[in-house]
Amino acid sequence: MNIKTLAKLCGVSVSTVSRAINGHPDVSEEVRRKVLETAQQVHYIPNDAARDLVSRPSDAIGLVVKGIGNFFFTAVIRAIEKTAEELGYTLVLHQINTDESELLAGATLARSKRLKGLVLLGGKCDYTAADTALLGVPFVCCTYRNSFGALEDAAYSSVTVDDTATAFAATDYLLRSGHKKIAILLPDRQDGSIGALRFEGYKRALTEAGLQPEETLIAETASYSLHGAYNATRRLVASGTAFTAMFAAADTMAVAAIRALYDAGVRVPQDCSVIAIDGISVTQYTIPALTTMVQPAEELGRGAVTTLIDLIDGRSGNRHITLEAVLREGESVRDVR
Amino acid sequence: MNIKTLAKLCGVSVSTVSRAINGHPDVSEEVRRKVLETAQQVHYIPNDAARDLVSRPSDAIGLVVKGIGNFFFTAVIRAIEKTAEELGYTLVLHQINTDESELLAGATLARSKRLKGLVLLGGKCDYTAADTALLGVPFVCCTYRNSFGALEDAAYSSVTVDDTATAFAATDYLLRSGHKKIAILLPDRQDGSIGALRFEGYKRALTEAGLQPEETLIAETASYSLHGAYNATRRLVASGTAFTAMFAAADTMAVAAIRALYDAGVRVPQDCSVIAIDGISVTQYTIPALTTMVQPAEELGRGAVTTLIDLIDGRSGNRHITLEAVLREGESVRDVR
DNA sequence: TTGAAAGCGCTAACAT
DNA sequence: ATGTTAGCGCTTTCAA
Repeated sequence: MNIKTLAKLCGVSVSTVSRAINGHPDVSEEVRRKVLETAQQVHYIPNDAARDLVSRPSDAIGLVVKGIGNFFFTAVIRAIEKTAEELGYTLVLHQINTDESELLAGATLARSKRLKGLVLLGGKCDYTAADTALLGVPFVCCTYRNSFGALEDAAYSSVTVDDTATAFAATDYLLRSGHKKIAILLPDRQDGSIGALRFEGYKRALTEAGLQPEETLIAETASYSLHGAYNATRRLVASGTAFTAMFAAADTMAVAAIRALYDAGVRVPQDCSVIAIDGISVTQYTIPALTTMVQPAEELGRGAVTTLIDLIDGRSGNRHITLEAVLREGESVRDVR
Repeated sequence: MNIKTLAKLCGVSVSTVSRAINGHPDVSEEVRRKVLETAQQVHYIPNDAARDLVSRPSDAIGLVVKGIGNFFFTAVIRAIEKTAEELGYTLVLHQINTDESELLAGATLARSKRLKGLVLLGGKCDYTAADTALLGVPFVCCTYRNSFGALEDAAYSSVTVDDTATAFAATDYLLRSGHKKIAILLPDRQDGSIGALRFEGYKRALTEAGLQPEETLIAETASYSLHGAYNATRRLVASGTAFTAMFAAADTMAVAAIRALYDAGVRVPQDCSVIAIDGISVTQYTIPALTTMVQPAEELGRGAVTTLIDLIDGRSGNRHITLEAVLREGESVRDVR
């Protein structure tokens, strides 16, 4: 069923049908009712492809999410959707795997959907100017910054927390609680991405406290999986290396780590303290409740969208918003001073 | 940048460019290289809308996910994506809120993306034949069945676990562990959906055991939120109604409930046992590990896609696959016999 | 091997 | 208030 057939069925022209369907004012009430009714009856649904092809870019922005299954992102996504809607924009969501290119996916999405701009949620930190030229529309990096690439600050926008500073704060909190042997649990210390930044913060905190980062206290898991975090923690304990605290790169990893410690007879927080970064909702309800650096998911999402729309409307140039992660004290860290 | 401009740039016709881009055989090697090279340079990306408009439906199937933030779904989605890819289909993912119509969203998606079929993940159980006619393509309901609608079995396909039977099994497990005062925690016992089915299973198990379902042991939360589950459980405990076990409609609700019990001084499983349905990965790692009826996420996803593709290829008619949820014994249920 | 041209379904001038 | 028509960017006959 297409607009032509529907027009014939109603005994009017295609433009009249188009007007009626799209709620334009210059259609008689009688005709409008008739068209709408018939459309309903014959299950007429406008073909978006044809619509997109002819009409001006709509007020639609795209969201490319890299890494399905990242629990932290769901809260950010919700905020992005909400803000976009409040500001009169439609959000087109697209998920990609961690091995796909968010730039290519974004460029394709922007073209095919005629988007006005893009929010990139989670991605690599190593773009070049040539890479981003691909996009063709304004874009905002959400939760990451181009720390390892050749891109100048003026050439893109971002909304993030300072990952290094947050990791520093987490580690520092453990140090100030009297811990000296602090293990770190993360996917990969040199992933050229967020993991690397958080590792840097951990290292710096130790160094500033006059401690040496120890190779044996670094547990890498290759991924953000629960399984990997559990096993890495078990191995760490089994290795016999002594530690009284652990910093996990993500809340979910911390949950698995706590369980691994528990299974190895190490009580949290009595025998070992655990801190993480993210602040997903479920870790408020676990036992023990997780002490973690809460990333402002709501603000990250809102900031990304408002920045993008300012960019689209030419109200401002590229900007970088840095937000603070705040400590949420749970029950997983013990003061040993 | 469009195909016309690119053609001009290369000094060939648009059709030649089209052939080169799409890998058709009848293009000289020289021209093909030139076109591909230029396309790269000028960041040419074909407009999908135009492409979709003119070409036959591609080998793409759509996935409409109702209820973002349902942790259980992420595992199913992964399986769906994987299976679709294995079988040579592209997956278009679309998320909608719980208050939106998956039928309308699916119909729109199918049209605009020229999809060959749809998987509906999570949805209402009360369609009519007129509703589904809207879709216009084969579809498979995943994780739910049309239990409350007027749709005949022959008119649609589904891949599910039997929710009533699973809830029955969960409740029965508590009964066989010697519990008599069993509370139930769920969003809404008459949501005309999965909640209602699970409530039915709970009720039936009690009745068959010669027990009367008690109004005061039914805690409704209106949503699947952690917060709601926590508060409802606190209220239940505060009401003074005695119970030694609780059946939660979802893993995440159980996590919040266990925390609520803990905060009220009720230990799990010593003072109160908890069982749930879902079997999401994280609840294997919580303390106590959750005893729950694990839904076969992988199989649900795989079954939905294979059924859909059989339908598309005309290899079979509508069918209904019922899978078994299996008990995963954790540490949250105590035998009191 | 290449080019010209006919649409795909729709919207938005421009006429009437 | 309604109809006519020119494209939107692309693929695909059909001719050359």
